[in-house]
Order: sequence, then structure tokens, then C-alpha cells
Amino acid sequence: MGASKSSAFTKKQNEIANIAKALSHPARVSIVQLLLKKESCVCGTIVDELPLAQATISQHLKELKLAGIIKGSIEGNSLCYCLDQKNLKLLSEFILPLLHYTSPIKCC
Amino acid sequence: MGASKSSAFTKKQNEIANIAKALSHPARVSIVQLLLKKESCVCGTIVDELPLAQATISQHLKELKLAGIIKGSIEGNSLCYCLDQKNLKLLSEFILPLLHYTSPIKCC
DNA sequence: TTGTATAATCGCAATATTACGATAATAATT
DNA sequence: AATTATTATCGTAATATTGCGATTATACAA
Repeated sequence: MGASKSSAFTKKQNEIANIAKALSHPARVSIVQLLLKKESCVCGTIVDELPLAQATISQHLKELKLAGIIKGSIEGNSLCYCLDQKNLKLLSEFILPLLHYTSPIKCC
Repeated sequence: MGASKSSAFTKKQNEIANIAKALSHPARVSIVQLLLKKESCVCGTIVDELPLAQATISQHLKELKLAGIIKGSIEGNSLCYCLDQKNLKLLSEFILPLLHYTSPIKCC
């Protein structure tokens, strides 16, 4: 017990949950917002802006990368991270229909 | 250490992270999808549809409720859960701008 | 009152996440 | 070659999550 029963759910449900999980930490939300705003997107500048140790940020970047929310490529002497939209779109396709929901029976 | 350093981030970043966290488990994604589809939204029918024990589902419902993604009210002899859109909108307002992003410098 | 159905809570074990110092790996500079 | 800068990885401690059986709480029915 304790492990997530992911095998019991559909592939898509697990994908959505994974993308949401990647955004389930304020540091990672913050990183994504930084990438959206910044001209440069090197990890170093991220370390300067967040109140976390370099090792911790590197770990968060790894998780975002694994979830397909950001992608990195070597640019000169340092790494460049940018947003990756494919999986974010998957999440938005899950959320948008929920916003247009109206309860079919009057109970809530 | 191990505790999330939430105090180091803005209120909004923490809110977004919390909503995302509520959706970061396939069971909870599944529950939300069920509420979107179903006529009735009693907890009992959710237990019938998911391969998890009643105690576990009750816990997941509690988390969704705490995150403000669903709301429950007593209806007759059982509880009725429905979607709550306010916080889902907050998350969508975070995600939608990301989809329209294009990298300012050619690096990714 | 007694029984039944529904859902929440408790207690626990198994796993997962978060954070950071220390260290390693890589590439550019001197 | 030695130094410096940047980022990844390792090891470890603290904390959080997941899942379920058992129990409790509540409302309705007999």
C-alpha cells in the first residue's frame, strides 16, 4: 500500500494527472511563469530568482522536463530551457470542458 | 527538510499549485470526469465505478473538496457532489497564456 | 429501538516528494 | 594544465501521499 494505483486508470487519465503533478508545486509554477516572461531561459538565472538551492531547482527542472512541460537544449556554454506546449494543451483540453459545466440536477 | 517551501512563493502561485495538486492523481481526474458526465453525483456511485476502496475514495473526494474543485451537499439520504468552477478557472487562466507562447530567442 | 445503508475518520504500512550539502561532469577561460 | 562557471547527480533526512481495514457517525427504514 502507498503506491499510486495508476494501472487501474486509463492512459489519458494518467497523462493528465502527470502533467498536473508537474505543476503541483509553487516552485515549478514559478519556473513556468519565468520562462513565459524572460528573454533568456538559462537555468542560472532561474537559480538567481528563486529562494531555493541549485540542486533543488535542477530537480524541479528535471520533473518539468520529464512531464514534457519544458524542453532544454545546449546553447553556448549553458543550458537553455523553454516551454513545451504539447502536453500543456492536453491539460487545457481536460480543464476547459469543466468550465462550461452546469449541474444537470439541482443539488449543489 | 522535505517540507514544501510554500512561504517563499506568492499566494497565487501556491493557489495554482494546490489546484494542480488536486488533479495530480488519476483517481481524482477520473472522479472529475465522472461528475462532468453523470446525472447523479452521489459518492456511492463513484465507489461503484472506481477500483478503489470506499475509504480511499472518500479521501480523494475530501482533497478535491478542500481544493475547491468540487462541492458537496446533503441530498435526501446521501451526499451529492458537483463540480465547482471558481478554482478551475484560476488554473485555466494560468495555462491558457502558456499555450500562446513562442520562444523569444531561437534556442529550443 | 433495531437494523441497514451511506459516507467520514482513524490508524497504520508502503511509497513518494522535497530540500540541500557534497560531489561529479562538462565546457569555456586563463 | 589549472581555474572558473554552470548544471546534474548522489545520498540522506524530513515530510507528504496513497491505500485499506476497521471503526464511527448519520440518516432512513422496519
